[in-house]
Amino acid sequence: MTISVLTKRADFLLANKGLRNARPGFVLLTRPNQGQGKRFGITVTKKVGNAVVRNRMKRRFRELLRDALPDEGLADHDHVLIGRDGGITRDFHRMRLELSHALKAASEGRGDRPRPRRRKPDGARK
RNA sequence: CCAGGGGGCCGGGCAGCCGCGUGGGAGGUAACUCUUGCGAGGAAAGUCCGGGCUCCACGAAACAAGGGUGGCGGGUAACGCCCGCCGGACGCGAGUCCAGGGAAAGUGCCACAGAGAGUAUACCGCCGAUGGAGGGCAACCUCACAGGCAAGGGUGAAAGGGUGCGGCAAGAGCGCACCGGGGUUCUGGCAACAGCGCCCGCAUGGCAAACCCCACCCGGAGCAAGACCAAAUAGGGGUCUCGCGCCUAAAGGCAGGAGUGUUUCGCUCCGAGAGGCCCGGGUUGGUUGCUAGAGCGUCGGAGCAAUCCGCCGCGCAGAUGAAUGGCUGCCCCUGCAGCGCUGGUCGCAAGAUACCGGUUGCAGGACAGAACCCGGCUUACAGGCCCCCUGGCACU
RNA sequence: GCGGGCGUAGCUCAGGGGUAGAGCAUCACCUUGCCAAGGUGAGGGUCGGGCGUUCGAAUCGCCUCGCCCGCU
Repeated sequence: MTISVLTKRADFLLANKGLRNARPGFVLLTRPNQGQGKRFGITVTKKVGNAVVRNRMKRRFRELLRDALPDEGLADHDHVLIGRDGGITRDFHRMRLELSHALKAASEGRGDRPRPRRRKPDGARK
């Protein structure tokens, strides 16, 4: 079973509609992908920091996934990690455990409530 | 020792386990595996300048527009960069800073205040010699009417050289001395400029990072440039405008249309179609460009220096959702806390521990990530090292 | 990679060398039995930051920070 990398923006947008498990340091999105195998993607926005910070966070996430996906990853699912503020300072082993728990929760179909669509500030509601 | 100035450099080290990218080698039909080498920075950053490279433009010249630069000389592929020098400002000094051409080419601006702000002006003030009026025998006195003045006061960022003496009714470059300014001969220097002398009483303030003038420089775009391969789709429709020319049997020529900021010459294409607008359809893979280049280092030489020349040696990142990482141990530096600890220090001692040293624990170790490549500039940066110089204090 | 714009009161914006302004909002007073509206008045500003040019800078120049928008 090979593990491939997400590159298309559309894949990331689809993943956002799947299960969502937030942990300190990262957010895990999972979504079945119709038999494309285990795939993963990493998102770290500019809000998190400069290029050094973003690259370092992506490297730590890759290292986490390299260790976790072969055994704990969900077959035929896309996995997307979104970087959060603690992604660099948090202890690596602790994040590894948290990723295991998040993957377990996802495999059992549990997740946080989906994020509400952002709406234009036209103030129609409320 | 204290305070300060200039220049250069480093910016964690070693090891273990698990990984990543890439060049070479070996094996394998292949996927891949094994092995070995290499694998972020001084700013890789901001993108503020200058180039190389590639394509576009048909080449050349001139012009216009726009933009940039601005003491002189040198360096350089080039620069708005660097070096040296000149001038000015600041500092006791080592040194530092300066967009540092032109204000008698023209235009414009100088608010408020003030009498007056660029053709200078006269509010307070000073004078009233001369003329006038009044008084007195007269010398002269009074008035401040004519008139004279710009020293003093006051306003302002700035009041049309400054200080002093003379001069005068009072004054004024009115005269003189010094300082400042302008012009000029000569001397030194490649030059910017400097110096000496002579002349001119001085006539024209500031702003050009206001328009502008002068001199010099600049074609446009950017590796998503560009080239090749593969796949797929299309090689359409509508409408408007201008055209279906002349000589010739033909080739060709002329006229015409289109193309490059403009023009001229020239060139290319079209030539029976050309152009504009609208509608519809399709594409975002791979390879290459891609790292040997104004390259890096030692030594020698030229030069005050920037830099250049020569010999020898080295091979030094190439990712593409984007490699250089994850974890751990020891060492180094800093901070905090603990321990009087075979040290120092204090104390006769018991003992004390602010300080130096030792030891243990914990925490922290900057700014920041190549993306075609170089030369600069600018900005960010914990901590540390080296060299030279200045001022002061102490000692010899 | 290339190019453009913005930053001024709590908010939306004027002002382009000579005292920082308007509207809305806030506060006080008047009006009303009370509220709204209206009227009168007041407070509120490192003009994103730094350096320079100038007598004088929100305005001109350079550097810098943040945000936004195009093109490829």
